[in-house]
Amino acid sequence: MKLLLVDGNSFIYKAFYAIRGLSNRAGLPTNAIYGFRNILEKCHNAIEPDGIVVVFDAPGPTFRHESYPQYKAQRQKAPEDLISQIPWIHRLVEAQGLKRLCIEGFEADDVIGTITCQAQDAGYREVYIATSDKDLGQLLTKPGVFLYDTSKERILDAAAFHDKMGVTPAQVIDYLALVGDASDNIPGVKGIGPKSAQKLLEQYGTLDNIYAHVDEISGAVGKRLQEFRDDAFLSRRLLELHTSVPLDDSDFRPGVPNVPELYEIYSELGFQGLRDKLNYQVDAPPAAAVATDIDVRIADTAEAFAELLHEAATAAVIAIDTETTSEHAVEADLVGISIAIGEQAWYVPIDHAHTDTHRNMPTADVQKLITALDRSDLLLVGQNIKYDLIVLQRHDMALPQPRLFDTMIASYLLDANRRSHGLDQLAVEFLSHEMIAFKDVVPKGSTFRDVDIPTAARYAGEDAAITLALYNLFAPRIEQEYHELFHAIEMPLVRVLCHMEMLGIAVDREMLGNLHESFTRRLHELEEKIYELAGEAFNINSPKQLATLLFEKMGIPPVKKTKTGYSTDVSVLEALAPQYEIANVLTQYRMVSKLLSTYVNALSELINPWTGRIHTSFNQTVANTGRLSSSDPNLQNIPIRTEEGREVRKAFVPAPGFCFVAADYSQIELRIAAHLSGDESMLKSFAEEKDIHAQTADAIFGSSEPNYRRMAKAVNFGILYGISAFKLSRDLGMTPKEGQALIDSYFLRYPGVKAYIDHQIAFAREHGYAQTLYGRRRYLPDINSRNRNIREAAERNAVNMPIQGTSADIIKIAMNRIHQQLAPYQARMLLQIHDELLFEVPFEQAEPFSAFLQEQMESAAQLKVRLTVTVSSGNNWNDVH
DNA sequence: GCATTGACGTAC
DNA sequence: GACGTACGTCAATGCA
Repeated sequence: MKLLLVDGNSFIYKAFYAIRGLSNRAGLPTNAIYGFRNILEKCHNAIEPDGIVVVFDAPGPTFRHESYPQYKAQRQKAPEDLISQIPWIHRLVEAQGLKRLCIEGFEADDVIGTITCQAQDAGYREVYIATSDKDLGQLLTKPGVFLYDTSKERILDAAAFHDKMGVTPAQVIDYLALVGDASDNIPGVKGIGPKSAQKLLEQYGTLDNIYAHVDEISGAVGKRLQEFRDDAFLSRRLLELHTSVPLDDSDFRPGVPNVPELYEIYSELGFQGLRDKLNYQVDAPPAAAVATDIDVRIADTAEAFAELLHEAATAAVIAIDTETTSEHAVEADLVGISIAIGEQAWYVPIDHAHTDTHRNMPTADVQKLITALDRSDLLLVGQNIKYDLIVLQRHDMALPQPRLFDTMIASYLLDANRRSHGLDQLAVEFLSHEMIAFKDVVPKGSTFRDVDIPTAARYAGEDAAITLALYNLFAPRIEQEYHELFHAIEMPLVRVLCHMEMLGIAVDREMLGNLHESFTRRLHELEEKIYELAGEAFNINSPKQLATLLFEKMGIPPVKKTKTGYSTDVSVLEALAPQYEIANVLTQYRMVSKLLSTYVNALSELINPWTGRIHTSFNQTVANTGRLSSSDPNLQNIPIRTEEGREVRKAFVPAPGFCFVAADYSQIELRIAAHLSGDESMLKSFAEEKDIHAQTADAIFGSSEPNYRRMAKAVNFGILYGISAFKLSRDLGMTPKEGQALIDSYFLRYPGVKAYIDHQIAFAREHGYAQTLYGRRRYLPDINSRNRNIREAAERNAVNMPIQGTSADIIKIAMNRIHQQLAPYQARMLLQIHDELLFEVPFEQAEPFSAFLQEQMESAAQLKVRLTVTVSSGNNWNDVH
């Protein structure tokens, strides 16, 4: 087994200076990326390793800076043209399926040294180090270690190295301690160059021995040695590798190249030749993906089950998947459980309809299995594990103990942009494995219960096995870059969301029934009126028919176009309203129709027959910024702005004996903007706890009277979203020129905000992503797009995502902390609506709980401005606002 | 017949 | 085209 360690940093520099004048059409320099890729390929082809790691320096200080503050001080900062290429190089390495290491506090050399020392234990007989720096020569003292010299394309062992350098590998550090290294600011002994150093080491062997005999050394050399003794020893200390860098990963086998990603990278960089060589059709699945059978044991005999129990009780990492009768966890019946441990997958049949060849395991046995899994020293892995936890808990098989690892959420953190984090897609992309299709196993009209047990085992076992394989792939990256976010925020939140979804929220059926009636009646009235004004009947719900009527039959001049015809949206109807009565009626019709179909009717149908409550599903991996989303039904967009809409809200009620307590962060996104930008005026406004929009109005208009406040509010929101003069002016009914003037005066009064926006865009351009205060990232591949619209959209994301995402991070932290401390209260968390939490609490606890809630939410993050939370209680969801 | 797309509107 | 993030409904269109 051969292991190849690539010293990424040395090659980035080498490539950058070796090739000149390469850039893509957007003007991004690409010379280092191109050169680096070639070097990487060259090493790989020359060595043909079984494992490969590409190691980079981590940004920020290292332990060397502590012992020697001037360390690398004189080294010039890397040129801007090089820095902008680094994120692309990292992305390219990952897309190639190679392990990329970058350990905070250590340099690439230390990491390479550490892995070299551990390689033999990991089963590698030969270690090849590809580098253009000579200090790694010191590692050649170990047997089975070689250097690869890319420029000469040859492998150096200790003897060859000695020939080339004139010193043995064991002497490299001492040699460099004498000679020094200007680029790393290793001082060395001034006045001693390579020749003297070689001669001294040949004669005395080591630096220590040289100094032991320093009195014997005559002339200038001796004098210099005496004079710079401290520098020599300090230099050596700096050169010594730290060979116990903490690494939590020893699997260096390369994965499969991510061809679509490579295609995208090469396209973006303008590497036409490389792209064409990929032989990849856009949107076609990679040809490499194959369906391979996974060995699954059916645990329905006493022996097999006993063995499974033993494994389940002792393994450290286990993947689990449940098979059920419904995709909705709150109403699904458990049919079977699959488990993957190490290389083995298991299937436990529980409630299959056909048992001719195998048997269903009795509940008591399944309980034993769950008990074996319910221990705090287990890492329980699952794909969308919230689903499995809910199903199991509903079958009296709660698993409160294990630490969790959700591969779907891991995929989301690693790249939120991914179109799907579904197991099928991840298997194809990361493992080149084509999964058995659910619809092939469960034909339409049947459920998993009807599937025969051997087929079920193949399907379910594959799910668990692939999930475990994805865990093996994702875990190192998660631990390295998203440890806190994953383990301190997202995984604990899974358990909170389980509780919320299982509990659901009550609605007043009767009230919904009444609303249905009154809205339906009103809709008919409006419909009649529209037909009358139109002079004919037509389908008002069809924008197409409506446009034909308004702009052709009635001859009303069109206001705005969509890509398929004339627009009839609310802004158009609003513009027509003063002149045409029908526009007014249509607006009302649209509102009532929306309330009826999307809310009143849909909500009634989603009341769970068993609990009598509505159980939404909170999705943790949909929103690109880190927000949650809610579906089936979406309870995050229940109306609040119009009177009629609030009627729907009133239908949400607490359980008998309980009241609602709601808490919402006031202006959290603007506060975060103030924190992130550090703008003094904005910070001051919040410090004074005054109306922020009025303050802004005062700042840019010199007055905070209502109309100015309204415009200031629009500007404040515009800032959060990446404003454009055009849209702002249209919203405020002014000319684009006036809109621009408004933005200009805003930035004049809030220069810190302007600087922040510019910085966010520059950061994204440089790193290829935007990030929140807690390190959540969103990659922005379009940030350098040549298409201005696409590029500007990415720039707005670069500004907005850190703000919206930090807000999402903070409320998630608050949810976790509150959940953990709920025990003294009988309060239940029901909903999260981005900056608001809704609870139901026994009446008598409303007050103490409200105080607790406010304190917890306000202290969830310590920013440069206070977070303030408004709490209120009431007997329906409308009452709490 | 079922799936996808577009227009629209609700929330934060 | 033209300010961010979602989800759901309906009609029209696309595909078998």
